[in-house]
Amino acid sequence: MPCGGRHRRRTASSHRAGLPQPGRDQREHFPRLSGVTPAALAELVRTTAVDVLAGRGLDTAALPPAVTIERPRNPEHGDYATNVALQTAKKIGVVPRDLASWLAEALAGQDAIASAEVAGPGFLNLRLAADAQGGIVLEALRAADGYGRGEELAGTRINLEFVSANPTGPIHLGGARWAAVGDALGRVLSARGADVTREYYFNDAGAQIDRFVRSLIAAALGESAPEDGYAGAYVNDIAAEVLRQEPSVLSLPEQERHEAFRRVGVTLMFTEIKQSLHEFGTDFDVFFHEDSLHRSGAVGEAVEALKTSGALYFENGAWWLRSTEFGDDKDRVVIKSDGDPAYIAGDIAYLKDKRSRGFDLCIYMLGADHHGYIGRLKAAAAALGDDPAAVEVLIGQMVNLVSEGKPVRMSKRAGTVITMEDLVGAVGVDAARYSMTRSSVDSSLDLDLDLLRKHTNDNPVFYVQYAHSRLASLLRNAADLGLAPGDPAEADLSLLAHDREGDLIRTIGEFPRVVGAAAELREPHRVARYLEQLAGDYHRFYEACRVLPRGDEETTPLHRARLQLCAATRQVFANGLAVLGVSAPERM
RNA sequence: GCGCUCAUAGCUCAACGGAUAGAGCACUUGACUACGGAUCAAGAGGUUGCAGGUUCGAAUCCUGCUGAGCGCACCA
Repeated sequence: MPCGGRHRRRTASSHRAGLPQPGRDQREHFPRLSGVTPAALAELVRTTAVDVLAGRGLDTAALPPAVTIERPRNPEHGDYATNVALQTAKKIGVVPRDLASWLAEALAGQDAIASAEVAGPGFLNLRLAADAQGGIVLEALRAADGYGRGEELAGTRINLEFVSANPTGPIHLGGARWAAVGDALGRVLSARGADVTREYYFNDAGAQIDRFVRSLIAAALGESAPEDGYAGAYVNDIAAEVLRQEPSVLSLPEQERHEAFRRVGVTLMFTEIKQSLHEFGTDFDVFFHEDSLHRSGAVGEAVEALKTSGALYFENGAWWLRSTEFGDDKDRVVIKSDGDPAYIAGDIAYLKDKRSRGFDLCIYMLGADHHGYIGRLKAAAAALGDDPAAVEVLIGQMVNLVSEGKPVRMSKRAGTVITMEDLVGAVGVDAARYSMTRSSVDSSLDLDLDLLRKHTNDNPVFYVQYAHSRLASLLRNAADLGLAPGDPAEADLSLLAHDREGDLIRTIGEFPRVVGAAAELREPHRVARYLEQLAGDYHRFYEACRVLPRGDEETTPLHRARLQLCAATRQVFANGLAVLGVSAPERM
């Protein structure tokens, strides 16, 4: 993202809260099993490194504040790896491999660490003791719906504005992408503690609404759409509905007729947009009408304030914002020479309104065709005497349609616009949302129209959902056998020592970090990719490890432990899919 | 011309400066008389657009180039 979207925002509370730690009660019950989540392992490595450096009289300040623990791609490199020695060695003037070997020696003495080896230029590869990894399963089951939640953003009030499509037509494909991604981003930010308000801005003031209303009237009169107007079946439908509600509307004087079509027609459009978004699983806390800013005088007040502060100057009959002084590439007209406010006037008043409502951060999700707004919105903030950093603009690239290998050009006039409802009708809400949330918004997205028409399951969402429903089925079967997972504290999770079990457990352990990264980087697609990884790990585990006792086989502690692992896995699927706004089916 | 974004397997896309660049789809070959085969195993498929630079290490950061999308209003 441009504009600082990747920059981590720290709040006072983020230092205080830190990463979630296992509860004390749990630690007392399970001294061996507490703490070997990735976060705890990172802390263990860090404290060990502090001891090692201090013991050798070296500067412990050279260590990074948070040690990076990652899962190596290559399983031969252990369960986890850290590059802390590589990062630190140069600063304190030692050879990376030497530092790594000192750390390895110290860590190898820890109960939870099965092995610690130096590799390559100074990586430290760690293997956990099998009984230590069980703590991850326990943590996921203990936290349940809360597994994956965090507190880094606690105390931060975020206004998340997305979609905000013009109320002159149905939501199109691009809008659907922002609806899916914005909604998921809102859920991700909430999961990490932020107080999020989802907001939709209706641009219901200005010339485009007039064009829309004239188009409705033309349709009602059976005339063709105005040159600069809107065409399409929905215009006829809305015009017809206006006539149904107000049969005498066409006989009104022109002014009143226009106002009646505006009042009824625009409301109908609002209703339709809200309804289709709701059916798409995206609901907003606030639908904000630009018109209200003009009627309340908020726009006038904001403009007067800017005149007073000198942020505006008068030239050629218009009032200009000195936006170049705030990083924009040119000055912008705020009040046109005909006396009407320009579009940006509403933006300025709207931002002021948001901030007066107490939001610490205002996130805007905009399409690539609006990227020129970044400088403008930041300039607006600066001109208001506000902190431009409180404005964060996320730019998402466009959605293209491809058919028979060729791009499909969408045209309002040709009636080839694909709407969000068309997409949902073709593939359903889950597949539509998932296909749009699984990739980065930095890249334009090509959707294959032929595949959509065929209703094919060519979508990884089914791979993920199938894993969840398979787990749900397995847990049902267990219940039929009188085998409830029961209290995980009573299971011997140290029995989960199979390679496939270890892989699955460690992936479960990644979930909180993935959600955290998705929130910090404003990249909810990380959650979708994670779920695909988890599904793969689960299916491979399932193939290799029998969970339920067969026939008259006796139920063993291993069966019980695996059942706990399955319960934990199901929980993570449910939590992850919930973040994406995709259903977690019990059956498929 | 200036700016933003992108360029990775046949296709759609991942990979927060880390080790041998990964998934899904498509393709080849295998695996179902007990937990869901919408699954799994194996194989094939790559000069990460090109050229330099930064460093222990670059798909990732910097510069230039090529190509694509989108912007560059007293429209909204």
